Amino acid sequence: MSKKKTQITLQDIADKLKVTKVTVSKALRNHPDISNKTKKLIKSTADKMGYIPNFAARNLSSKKTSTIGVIVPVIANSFFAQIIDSIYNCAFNSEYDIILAVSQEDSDKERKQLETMLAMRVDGILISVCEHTQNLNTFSKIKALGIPLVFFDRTIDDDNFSSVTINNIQGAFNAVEKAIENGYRNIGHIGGWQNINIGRDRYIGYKQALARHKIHLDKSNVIFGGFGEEDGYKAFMELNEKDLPEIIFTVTFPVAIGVYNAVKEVGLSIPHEIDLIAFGQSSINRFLNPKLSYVDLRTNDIGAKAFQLIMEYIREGHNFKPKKIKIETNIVMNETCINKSIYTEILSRKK
Amino acid sequence: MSKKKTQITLQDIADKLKVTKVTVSKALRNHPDISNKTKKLIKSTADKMGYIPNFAARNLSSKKTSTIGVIVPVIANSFFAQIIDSIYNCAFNSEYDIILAVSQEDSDKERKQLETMLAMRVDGILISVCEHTQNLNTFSKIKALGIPLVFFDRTIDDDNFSSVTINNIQGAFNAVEKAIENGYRNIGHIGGWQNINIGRDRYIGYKQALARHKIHLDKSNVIFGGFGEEDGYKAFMELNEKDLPEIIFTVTFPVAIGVYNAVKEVGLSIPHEIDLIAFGQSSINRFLNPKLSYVDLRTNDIGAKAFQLIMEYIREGHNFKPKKIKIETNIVMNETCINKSIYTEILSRKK
DNA sequence: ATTATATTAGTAACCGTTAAAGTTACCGAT
DNA sequence: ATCGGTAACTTTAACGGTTACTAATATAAT
Repeated sequence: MSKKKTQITLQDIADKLKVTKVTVSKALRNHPDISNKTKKLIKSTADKMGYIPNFAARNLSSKKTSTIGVIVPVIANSFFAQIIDSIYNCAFNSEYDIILAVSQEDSDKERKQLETMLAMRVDGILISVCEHTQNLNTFSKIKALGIPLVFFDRTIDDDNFSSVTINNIQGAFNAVEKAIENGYRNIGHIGGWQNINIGRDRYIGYKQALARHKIHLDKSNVIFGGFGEEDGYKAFMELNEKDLPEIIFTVTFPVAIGVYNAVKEVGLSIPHEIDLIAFGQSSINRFLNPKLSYVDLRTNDIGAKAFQLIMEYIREGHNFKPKKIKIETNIVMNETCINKSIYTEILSRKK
Repeated sequence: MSKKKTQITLQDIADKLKVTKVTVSKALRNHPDISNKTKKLIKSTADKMGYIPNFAARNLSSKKTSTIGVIVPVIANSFFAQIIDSIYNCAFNSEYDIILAVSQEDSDKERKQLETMLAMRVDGILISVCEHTQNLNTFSKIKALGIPLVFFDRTIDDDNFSSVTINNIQGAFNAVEKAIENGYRNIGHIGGWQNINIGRDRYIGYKQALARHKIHLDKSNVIFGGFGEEDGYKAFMELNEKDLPEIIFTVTFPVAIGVYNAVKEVGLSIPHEIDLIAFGQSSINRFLNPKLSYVDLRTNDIGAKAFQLIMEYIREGHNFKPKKIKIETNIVMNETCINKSIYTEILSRKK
């Protein structure tokens, strides 16, 4: 005979103690209806009997899940890994569970994952959309259903939604302006798809900085694509077929890494023959030679703010007014994009 | 009046079509009881009405969740990120959902997360335990409950459980033997805690290689600790207070990175003044100078095998016999741990 | 002494779905 | 004309909790 041990239920505990399952349920949840003495008794027997609550039953009957769905486009990427880490921390402290899904920059997967989360009846959703997101419909549906959703980092264009993003325009502006201040005039941009905020806004910042300093925008110096390493690699190779700019401003750090590799491959040297500055950072940077100068994004803040915002949304329900939170950046100068006049000095010092 | 739109249920669809909710349920699940014509009708109206299934209700009633719980100690680590990626892929193809939890090398968190997964009634659990795991009890309970669980990479010592691990002893042996072949005799080891397989087995492999080649094991060259970068940093600093060995074999890649940084900080050079070989790799390695030689772990295989195994376990239930799967490694030689006699040649070639 | 107010526990209904066991009508075979 | 089988639904009961009321008792206030 196989040990057909069905899981212990509230009823089992109730039977043993000659009370009702409601009393047990209340006791285990510290409901004030139950006296401390009874609570203690119930809790200890529940423990002894090896009771494990059934979340499905609880969720069904209470219509709450204490669960937040999180969707990111990639996971083996220190930017998202860090954000996820901070979201997990916040959730842990608030006694929320996280359901994580990785869309792998695939719009269809993303949609399915959203549907799964709806079916799981998560209390709220945090999402950073994939580079070619086409789920506008889905998002409107979610909005219509009144399910709290907050975008982080990558958003869609719609004022009805809440988001936590970096101040992309300003960050890009600052980076490019820095390059200009340091003597560069011929500045290229390997940018992201323009249908998505981070691609578009970083390009806008780039353009604004050029305009402010009355530098002509040479479109042949600009290439748009994805946000990964391969995209950076390809884009550089494409740029390299024509005259290269003096310096390239990349839309993400992975793109910069791709460029870095491509540059090495074609035998050029950074920063003398081609220079580089990136939007975003990575722990890899410590090991690059030269270390890239970059726009620093406070990843922990993004995760924490996004979590905070979704909590607010959940608490306030349909009274919640969409909010757009922007997180400021700052530039970290390392060994690229430095004033050309001091190249030689730096180089000699390194020896 | 607020739009109190309760979610659409099977009953709502049934009412509209003058059938019973069971018919609707069956139709949506492609049950053979229902005619194709009816199925089509039901599916399209369900779609029109914006029906979203309720997994909690489904799980409760069917006693299945089609969900696998995955617990890893860290996430911002390319080894685990890659494994997670491959697990997600497998799950996606098998129409399973993944619940991911990150224990952050914290035994208490790990236990809570296990409990949460039990409460969620996941169909199975994949876990890589944290460095100081003390959840032996919890695991026995899970075993007793008959819930499928498979360890991957990091396991506990117990033959009653299934696991997918690297052949740690062999891998470590090969690495150290390679060092010996290349002329090293004074070989140190920065190892992991010995309560856990990867720490212990890699140390065993190290010892075996020394023994095989009749090299005396100098315990002052061995330090045990955690698996992260900081642990490597600290351990090297400790080793450095005495006479350093010629080469250090590290228990993980992050530990090697920590050593790398520490070595730089104290102004030594790799591989001439101190050499390094690591168990495990990372995409960072491409950017190191010199690039580390290392024991290559096929991370994708680990994820895929672990998923395959848990599926088997779920399918077979209590008939399932615990299995231990070992994945072989191979050594990738880069610019460290090479034959000392050719140092000079390599160095000149690099210029 | 009597009424008001906590305190503690119990009752019954419901959450949305699925599983298992009917029911009905129709068909071909004997 | 009867029987067995099947296709296509329906009926009835869970699944394990929670919620909103209700009831009983004890305590405090008047």
